[in-house]
Amino acid sequence: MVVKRSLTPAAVVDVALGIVDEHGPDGLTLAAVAHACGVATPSLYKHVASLGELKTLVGARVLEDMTDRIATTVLGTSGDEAVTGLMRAYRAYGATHPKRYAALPMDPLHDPIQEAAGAKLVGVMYATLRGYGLEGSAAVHATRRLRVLVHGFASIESEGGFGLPEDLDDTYDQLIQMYLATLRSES
Amino acid sequence: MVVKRSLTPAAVVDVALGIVDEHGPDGLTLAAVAHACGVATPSLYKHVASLGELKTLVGARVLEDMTDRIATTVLGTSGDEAVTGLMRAYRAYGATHPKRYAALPMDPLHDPIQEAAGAKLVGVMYATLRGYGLEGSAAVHATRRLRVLVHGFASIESEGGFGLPEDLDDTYDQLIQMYLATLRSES
DNA sequence: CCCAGAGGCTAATGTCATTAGCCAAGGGCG
DNA sequence: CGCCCTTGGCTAATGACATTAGCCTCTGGG
Repeated sequence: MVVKRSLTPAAVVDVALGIVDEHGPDGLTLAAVAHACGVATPSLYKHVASLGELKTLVGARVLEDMTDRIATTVLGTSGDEAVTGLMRAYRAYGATHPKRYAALPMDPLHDPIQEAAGAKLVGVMYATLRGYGLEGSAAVHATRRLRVLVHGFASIESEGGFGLPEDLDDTYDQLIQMYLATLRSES
Repeated sequence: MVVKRSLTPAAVVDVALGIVDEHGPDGLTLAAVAHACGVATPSLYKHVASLGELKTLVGARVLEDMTDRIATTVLGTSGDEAVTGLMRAYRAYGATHPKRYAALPMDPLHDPIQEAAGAKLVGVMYATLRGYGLEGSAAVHATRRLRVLVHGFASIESEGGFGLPEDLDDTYDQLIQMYLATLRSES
């Protein structure tokens, strides 16, 4: 069969991810990827349909990666501990890979390539809220609130949007407590 | 003196804003702006230093515009009413101009051109929280929490990231109540 | 041994940003 | 009144990219 004698689509995405980490999503260019792979630019089209598709694939990869990291952190915990762990893990991912965070698709369910990864992250959040006895739409709203909090903070932090010297850990702790309080009053 | 017989930097930004509204920040191109102005592309350099500067100017413009809208809404109110009004006005701006929202700089204080507008928005938020008796860093954290909430929601909503049919107004109301509760417990 | 397809390559096209250098018009000033 | 300079527009040229077409060369299976 096909021997992976060289490049594969996954390998191309690996390289692209490195470029995103270094230069941000807008710095992701087929020319740069090709150069990093040691091939001519048009050769990439043997593995990837277009720059747009590559960006979509990178977005999916980041989503999967982050979801795995978060899921692992939350594993084996429940209740407030799990929620706290999830929120901290989410923030940690954004803070550790700021450029990459900007490549995250906010609407993964609109693209078949990213759909699975998006559903999985939402699933992890949803599962983390299990135990608070949320029914139907209450669970949906609670999940949305959680998403808003973690994404809002990670988005601003990863773009260097917090200017003042006050400790960001304190702000984040307050956000966690704020969220946990709504869960308590709901369940 | 100089008669504004034709294009001015501000007029170029106006046109650019229209293009951003229609095609998003990545669709903003000097060629498109020039065409819309009825002028050759290089002529724009007589009014704007580069595409990058134009994007910065557009970001500042959006920030100013949104801040004005919000400040007007909040004017004459205080306390929970003011906070609620601010949060709703913020969301309304993002929902009304989704493409434009993506052009908002998250780190306006890092750029001299956008600094004033950024400081003004933070100032409006800060002032809105006056009356809750927040001192020093407590006010900073409260402002950050507010920013996280409104930006997180507007960011996701403007990119079509909320997929389920549950009412977004309900989710947003919960976020508002959640935030007001933290203010109450702090003051 | 032969062949097909996988995976690379070069050449060519079109879109953009950006720079250089040219040119007309209009207002201020001698 | 007429000259000069600044303003603002233009064309030409360059260089980065994405994308397409068409060619060439292994390599592994029959």
